[in-house]
Amino acid sequence: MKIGELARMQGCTPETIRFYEKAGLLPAPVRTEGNYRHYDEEHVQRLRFIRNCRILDMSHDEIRTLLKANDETPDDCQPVNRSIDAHIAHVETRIRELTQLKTQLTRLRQRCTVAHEVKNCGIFQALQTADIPDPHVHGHTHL
Amino acid sequence: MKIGELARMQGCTPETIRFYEKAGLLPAPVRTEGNYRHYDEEHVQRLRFIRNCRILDMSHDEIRTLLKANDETPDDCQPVNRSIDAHIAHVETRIRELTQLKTQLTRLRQRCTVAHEVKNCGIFQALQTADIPDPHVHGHTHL
DNA sequence: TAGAAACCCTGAAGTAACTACAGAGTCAAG
DNA sequence: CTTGACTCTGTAGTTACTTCAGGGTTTCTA
Repeated sequence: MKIGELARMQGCTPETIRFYEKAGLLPAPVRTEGNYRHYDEEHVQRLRFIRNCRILDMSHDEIRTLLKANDETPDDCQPVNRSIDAHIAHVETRIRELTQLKTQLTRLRQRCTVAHEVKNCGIFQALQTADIPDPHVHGHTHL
Repeated sequence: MKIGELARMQGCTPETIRFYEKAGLLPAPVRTEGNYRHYDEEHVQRLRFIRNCRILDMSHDEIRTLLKANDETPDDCQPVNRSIDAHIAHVETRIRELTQLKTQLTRLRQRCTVAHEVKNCGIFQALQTADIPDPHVHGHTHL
């Protein structure tokens, strides 16, 4: 099948598929006489795998790890488990961060409940002081 | 003060400050004879405001909205409130998305609890099927 | 069978919010 | 007067794509 059909099947665009190829996630398919990419069932499977991982918010690095485990150590699924566990940990961390954040924002929001001048607004005053604690580390979770 | 001192005060790097200037968040300061940026108390305040907003995970666009409200309609803090409310909604949406995600990942993880061959691993099998529902829309929250 | 619409190709640039250089100039201390 | 710490500009890299320009190919229709 051609790239457009494959894209429609998996709910993405041809551009995304070409991008996965360049990123080394999807192997380059054979070309037709007119230089069109021609995909078979294996590509469909692989792309579905990748899209499922992306739906689960895994990074390309994480996906590469999974695919590598499949290709290189097909007799041991422990690396897969470790990868998934790590990803769950990322998600949990990010949820904690955002929950903290929401608490802070809600507290901030309560400093102003009526319309008045900006310079007297508790929100602005709070944002200009130095005592807003940084709840998260950023950069550890890719989410 | 020079850029390095300002950076240390606010817990960021000179590069970040120069970046904020280019992004139009921080006004360009006067220069010394040797072309060094020279900052005063107003810049300290403005940068602190920006850093606080970033700690609260606001986007540059959101911050620009807040600063504009301050500069252009200083007699009405309603736009500020609306902006903060919208941001809280973003955070809530992302928390819901990630919570959904965690449920799916945990369910996936339970399909494999012992070491064995990858090709028989329930995780891999699940990732290769088409029935993983997409829980989130992505692109609405910038988080 | 010709022409148009729909599809495909490559490569480059844009997105967000920075970080990390490279290569050069400035300033303070010893 | 030299060393080291600091600063300057401009460019490229990060993630996971999307968008665009400027082509070629295939397929449908008149």
